[in-house]
Amino acid sequence: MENPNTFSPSGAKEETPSWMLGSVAKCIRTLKTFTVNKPEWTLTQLSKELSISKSTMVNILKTLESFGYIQKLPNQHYRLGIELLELSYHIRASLPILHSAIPIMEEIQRQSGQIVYLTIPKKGKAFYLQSVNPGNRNISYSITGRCTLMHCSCCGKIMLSEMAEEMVDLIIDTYGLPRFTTTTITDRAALKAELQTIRERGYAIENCEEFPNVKGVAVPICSSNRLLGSLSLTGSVFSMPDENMVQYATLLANGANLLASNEEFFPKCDPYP
Amino acid sequence: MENPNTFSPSGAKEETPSWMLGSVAKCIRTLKTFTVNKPEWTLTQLSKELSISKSTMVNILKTLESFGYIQKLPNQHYRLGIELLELSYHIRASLPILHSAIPIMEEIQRQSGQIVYLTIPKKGKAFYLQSVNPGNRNISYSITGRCTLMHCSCCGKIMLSEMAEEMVDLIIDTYGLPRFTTTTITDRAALKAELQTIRERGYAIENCEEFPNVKGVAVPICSSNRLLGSLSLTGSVFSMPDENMVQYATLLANGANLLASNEEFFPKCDPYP
DNA sequence: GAATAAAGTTCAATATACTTGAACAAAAGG
DNA sequence: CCTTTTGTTCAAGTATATTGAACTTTATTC
Repeated sequence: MENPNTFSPSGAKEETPSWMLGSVAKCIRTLKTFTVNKPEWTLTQLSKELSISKSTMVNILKTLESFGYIQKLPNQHYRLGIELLELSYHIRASLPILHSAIPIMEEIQRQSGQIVYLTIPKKGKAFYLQSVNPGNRNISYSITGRCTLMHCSCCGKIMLSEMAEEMVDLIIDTYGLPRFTTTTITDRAALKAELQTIRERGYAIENCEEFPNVKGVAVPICSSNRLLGSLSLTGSVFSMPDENMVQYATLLANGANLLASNEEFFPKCDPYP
Repeated sequence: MENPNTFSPSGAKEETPSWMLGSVAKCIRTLKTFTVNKPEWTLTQLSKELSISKSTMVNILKTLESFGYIQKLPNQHYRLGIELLELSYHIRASLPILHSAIPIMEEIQRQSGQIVYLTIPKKGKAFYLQSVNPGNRNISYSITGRCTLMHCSCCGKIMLSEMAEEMVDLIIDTYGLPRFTTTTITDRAALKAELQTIRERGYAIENCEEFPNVKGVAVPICSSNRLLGSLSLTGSVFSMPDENMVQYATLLANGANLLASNEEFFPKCDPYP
């Protein structure tokens, strides 16, 4: 995404580039409005939320519906359509990093007995690419595509620990430090101290900071000083005594080392907000 | 999707409706061009494939890239971008039918020991909504969003067996009966005879017709004579002797019965081509 | 390594496709 | 039943997407 517009006056305020297709942008903004927390919207709600006139909104919704990207329920509410799932299948099945990562993750899973995750930094959050679950537990919901805040997860904290301080500050300024459990770090100074500890130790520990009773360990995946992502594992507090942590971290670090040579296979996206 | 255009002359040939946003349609056609079989495209390839001028194609790609729906590789090739995964996560996590289906599928999984699938008919193909895998095997790749032909899979054949004959013919005319293994049914009359057998038996059997050494059983999910989808399970030939089939079918039928009352939770899409 | 071909990028002009508000229809709510 | 809210339609005008030609970069050939 080179220079937006060559003729923009020096200090101009964010002129939309000439190649930007406005109606497409509106459609994508519309799709992104549907989330886990609010999966159903009415025409008027969407129109107000996105500041798009109702007549335009109808065109957007009808177009997206005709392609199956949105479905209209009998009660006039809209939802995301399953055609998007087909699209996502084609990405997942063709994501080159997974072919390298999954066997490595499965081996770590076997040796640790815990759930193993591959995450990358995306817009200042930790983005889950893949999980490998223990055989003895049926975990049918897939985590791929989930995005979590960095301050409360081991995969996120290890990424923060590899970033420049100004970027850490930018991320905190953008998302804040919301509390999820009693152990969530909600203080900027405390978080920075934690990051220093992590740097010295070489791995990050999550102590029920996002979900109660869930502990975790994470290591960074770095290639020539560039942060590519993180390998991590989580489990219940009962299955993860502190004396196991070093062993887990070593397992993960070996895997991360193998993955670090696959820089070109990692999907590209903005790591910072 | 009501009447396309009120002013279209009587016998007019497929006039594009007035609400259709052309540039959005082009973007979606572009996204759909990226598949498992051909996940990377260059500008010129896309331009030729979709009959869109190169200059327009650049605008489409730059717009999609700016939203992370497409990524440009260093070698000037394009791929689907991971932002689509985030979108798909929000659909999956909010698909109401999964909340009802997964517990039922997990129970069938436990009792059968095989892999259990929930599929729905979509455009004359079988669309995989969810799988539940056995605990003793690590199957990390998710099947959600995969779409398979009906004539070679148990879930597809059970759906065909519930359709009107003219629809079966339409589907065969649209996709043909391509061969995948030595046992794939590639003859129209033979397929129709098989469908009759399935109707009398109440469940469909897949005998290594799509993949070698993979057998399967499927039952329909029907509510008030409307076909909603299918519950099925598959396993290796060694783990699925013929004498188990009736037991599997009974397990599945019980589950399908429970799901049939959830008609309103099934995602809506065109079952026929 | 020069020459040639192919692929990718940019731009200004043009036409068309998108947006808009107002007017209407259909539900929802009191 | 009336009022209010929400959804739908339409014609008009303008902003926006498309186009081809000119240009730059990358790849291929000899």
